[in-house]
Amino acid sequence: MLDSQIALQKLRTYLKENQLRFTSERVILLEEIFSFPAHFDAEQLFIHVRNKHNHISRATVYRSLELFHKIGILKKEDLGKKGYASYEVALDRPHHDHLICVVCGKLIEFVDDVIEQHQTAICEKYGMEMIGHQLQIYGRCKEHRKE
Amino acid sequence: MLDSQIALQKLRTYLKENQLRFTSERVILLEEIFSFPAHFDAEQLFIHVRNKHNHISRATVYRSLELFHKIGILKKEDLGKKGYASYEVALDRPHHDHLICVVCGKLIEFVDDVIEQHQTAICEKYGMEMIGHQLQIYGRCKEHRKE
DNA sequence: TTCCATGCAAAGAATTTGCATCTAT
DNA sequence: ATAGATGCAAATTCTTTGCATGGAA
Repeated sequence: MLDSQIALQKLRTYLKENQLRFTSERVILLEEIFSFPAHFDAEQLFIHVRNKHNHISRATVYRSLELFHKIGILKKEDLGKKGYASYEVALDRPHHDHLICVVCGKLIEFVDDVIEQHQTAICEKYGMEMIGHQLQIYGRCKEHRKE
Repeated sequence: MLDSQIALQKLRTYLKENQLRFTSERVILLEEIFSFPAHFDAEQLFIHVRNKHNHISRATVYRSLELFHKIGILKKEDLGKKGYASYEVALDRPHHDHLICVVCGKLIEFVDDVIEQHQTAICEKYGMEMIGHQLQIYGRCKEHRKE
């Protein structure tokens, strides 16, 4: 099954369970998210969606992103400390962290099992129940390194 | 030598090298930062400094924090996605990462050498020149865990 | 028919900026 | 004397909210 279908299913289930409404705006936004680059922000989504559906407001975009995040369809992140939130689809993608070039903003995703394991161990050590984590490494990429 | 003295020295050197001014406001702010809890934000510093020095403006606080960060006296971080930046002194403290309780906001610092080493290895793998990194683990602390 | 969701504009929160004035060099 | 620095208030940027209206259940 496609991620977008799983997401739609998740949305439908969550809304039903909580007696919330399955609106066309929520469906449109969800569809657009899946026709999108991996990382995006509220404004990008708003601009993109406005092309086809110019009745959808910025407020609904923000409210829906929050909803999708709560349901677990989206991950919310602060990448590059730019003063706004980034989102990415959270489904069926192995957890990964980010390398960020401070010069050009290029994003490289990576996974490291040892780091993951150590995080789990650290939580246990401090009696913490882990919910999630974020690791960002800042640097200069191949094209912009100085040495 | 005390951290605060090292920081002052760093500031003095940087300003001279760049033909910038060594002002009383910058000295006051630097002093107050060292009489502060480890993690703070711009507003907290502003309020604190205003008690004794009520001519210092919010704008100068922001401008100075940016300066101190550029020099390397402060680290700037996004903790807990609260919509504002956190700062902490960057001198003479071993690098550490953060465990953050999503219920009460409690912050636990930790260091893990294996994680550090793997980060370096990952940068090499991708041809990246590492500048810094941030790792935040979100969860529920001992007092707030559910299981 | 009942509430939840939406659009709009206004409000908020954090941060930045324009400009006249001040001050370190 | 000459820029850079400051204070103030206004402007920006990203996000949230109040309220009247619209629409799923």
